[in-house]
Amino acid sequence: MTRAKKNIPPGQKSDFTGEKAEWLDSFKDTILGAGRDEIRAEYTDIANRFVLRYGYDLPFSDNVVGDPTLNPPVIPVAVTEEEKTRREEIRATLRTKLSNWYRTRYRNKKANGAALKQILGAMQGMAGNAQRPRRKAVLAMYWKLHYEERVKPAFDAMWANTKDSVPITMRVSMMQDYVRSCWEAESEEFKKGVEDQCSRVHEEAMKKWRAGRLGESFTAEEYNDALESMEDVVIPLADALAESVFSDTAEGAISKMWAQFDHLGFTATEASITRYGNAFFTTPEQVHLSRKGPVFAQGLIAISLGNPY
DNA sequence: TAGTGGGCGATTGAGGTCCC
DNA sequence: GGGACCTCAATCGCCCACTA
Repeated sequence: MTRAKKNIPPGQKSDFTGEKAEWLDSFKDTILGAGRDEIRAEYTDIANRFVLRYGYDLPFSDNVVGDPTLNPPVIPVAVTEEEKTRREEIRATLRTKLSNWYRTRYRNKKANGAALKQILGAMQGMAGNAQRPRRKAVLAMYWKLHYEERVKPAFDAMWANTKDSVPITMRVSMMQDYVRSCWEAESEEFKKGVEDQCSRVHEEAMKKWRAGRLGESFTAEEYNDALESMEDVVIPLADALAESVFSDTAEGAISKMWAQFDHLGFTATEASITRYGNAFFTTPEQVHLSRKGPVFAQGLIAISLGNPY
């Protein structure tokens, strides 16, 4: 039984929808055009404008009725320290929300670029320039290792009693608070064990990362594994390159076959890449690869394996 | 050179929708 | 029905620019 499509995006709803989302969207060009040095000022500026437009008391997830400029909020001068603190906290939260909102939409890669991410990840891994591994925060390690047994039963019970009285968007922050309180209640010995594990995992990851950067040669097994994973992404990429190249222009998106767009260039490039692939791989490897995809793809795989950048 | 501030990307589990 | 995919908020480590 298939449900009727409602054209509603998956996932939880954003705090900024409707008129607010449209208004924030009007700053798109400003955000996209801002350099690293300017972006922080832009976020702050938009947060300031947001407060002037919607006030401090409108819940983030709510929208005003009608045009907010026709009935602007009345914001009296904050006379008490409490009120000043409250406003500062609202502005800080708002600024974080706004920066996340803009980054997610305009400054980060699109989430649905999973296939591209896989291709780039495989290529990075082969080239030995994968991102430096990050040390997992001790709380994150605790969460990962012990959430199910030490936190979840109690948190689930608490959430069941609370969820009808608070917005769903509170859930994550409540969970984070709860995990933190559980962590703080653990014994010093237990905490040290988790911290040690963080260090061990990070050291191990760093060891592998450094080895890759130093250009240590692959073992036969690692080479073969890498080759297999490259086939999954490079061969479809080779097909895609040969089939269609899309180009965004001011006049709108146009689609052209690369081979049609620049026939001489395409033919010369294809021949060069293919020659390189033939020279790079042994005959048995060529036979193995040719069963899986076009000869052109062998050249692309060879370039990825052969460039030590 | 050391310290600081802040942007960015990764991360977490659950909830919501869509598709098979 | 169940898995895939995407979203949410807030935190943290990393990195870089800037300042003293």
